[in-house]
Amino acid sequence: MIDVRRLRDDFDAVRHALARRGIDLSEVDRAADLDRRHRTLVMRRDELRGQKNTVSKDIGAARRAGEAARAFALTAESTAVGEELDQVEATTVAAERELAALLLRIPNLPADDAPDGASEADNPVLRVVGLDGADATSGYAEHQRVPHWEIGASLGILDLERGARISGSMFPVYRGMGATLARALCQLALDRNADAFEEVRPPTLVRTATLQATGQLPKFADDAYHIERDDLWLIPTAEVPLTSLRRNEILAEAELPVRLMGCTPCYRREAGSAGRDTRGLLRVHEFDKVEILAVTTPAQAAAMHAELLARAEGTIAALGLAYRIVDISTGDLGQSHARSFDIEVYAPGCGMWLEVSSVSWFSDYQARRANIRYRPAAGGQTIMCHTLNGSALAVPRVWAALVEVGRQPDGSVAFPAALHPYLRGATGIAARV
RNA sequence: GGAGGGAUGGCAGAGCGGCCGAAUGCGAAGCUCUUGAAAAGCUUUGGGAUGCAAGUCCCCGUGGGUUCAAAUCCCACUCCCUCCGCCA
Repeated sequence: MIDVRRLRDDFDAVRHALARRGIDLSEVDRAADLDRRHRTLVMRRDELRGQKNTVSKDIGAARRAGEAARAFALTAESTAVGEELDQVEATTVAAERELAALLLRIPNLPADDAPDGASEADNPVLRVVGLDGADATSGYAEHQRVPHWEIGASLGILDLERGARISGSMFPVYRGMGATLARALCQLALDRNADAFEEVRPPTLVRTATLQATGQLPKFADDAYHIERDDLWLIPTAEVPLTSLRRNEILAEAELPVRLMGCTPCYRREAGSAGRDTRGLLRVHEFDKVEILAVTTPAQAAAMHAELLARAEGTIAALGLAYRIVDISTGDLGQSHARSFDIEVYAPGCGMWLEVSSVSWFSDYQARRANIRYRPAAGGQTIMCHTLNGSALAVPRVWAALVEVGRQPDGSVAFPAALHPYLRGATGIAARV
């Protein structure tokens, strides 16, 4: 969440920054009002508490001195103060809860250099790599223009019908080399980042508080799977447990940046996107993803953001896929994001750019929710950390693009050399006779 | 699932209604001594709210309650340990 103190001291700037997102600002105004009211109440409450503390101490002293009459009079005084205190206390708590709930819903301030825009349509494309000047529509041969769901079915590596039988639509089954390929992609992504990131295998069912720390709750409850009986949520991304790994901790500056990576299944209800881009592997409820994540000082954040992007980009490039980097505009930025870059690969069979990675900087928005701070090496007050993360590789769409791009004139599929070490000696999939 | 025991500062650990934001030890930082180091001695050393500051207020797993007063008593929850049961 955003810093209340900034809301207080720098209200116009906060309001202006949030306006760039194109959101309704009435909640922001209401939060500022509530904060003022809350602080007034706190001052009155603490004053009353102080009175009561003093009187209570005097009672103890009087008792010990054997002055029963004085103790009795003081007790009456304390009770009177207590009655007013109870009232003030109740109002204060109510204001505090209301403010806290409101703050959880206010999105992060976009970074100054995030491009302005109202929607996805306004996201500038920073660069296109791998088409060598060719247009995406003309850069591929006819045999590559077969969608992956058709290739997958004919080669027996993707079984959507039986997935639907087991779990419903948008739950794909990978088979044979298709399953091997899915696993190979994860292994490749982990290996490419193991030089600097600690591999973590976290739980994929988490508590409500964990999902709140990263910003998915309370606003996006409908997008996540929830297990009522145990009150646990299925993670939509490894970002959720990895960010909470250091929750409520004060880190030493020397520990930063903390670099973590994890390969986990990800679960998404896709409640709001029924019917949109749902063919094949374009949108699925369960998929594997390798996430890379960092906790940094504010000063380290910009360089880390660039590094995460370079790493995610490097893996896509190593797979020989054409891709473009999109700078997410303020109107399309996720609620917790300050700045975000998407990597989109071109899938010639679908004829679409597919978002395969989102590399984001959260400033201190998540860290404040998760209460992750650090103590500066020079000493002094603790400071909120910054968090960043990106998909090092999300399986389904990369799988789809690879199968489409790799399709040969005879219907077989060839895989890039970077994957060969992970395919048990195979370099592709033969066409079926 | 059942029965017990526990949760206190960076760590260990005392306190079990007021004199406790909290003894003591270890660790860490600074100073003295020393050519330097070790040893020894002295000092400092949790987080947060508010305030220019002095200060005031809150935090002893979390949330409620009892009391003039709660780390301390009561209730619920979470987590850890031991035992029994069940089970991949």
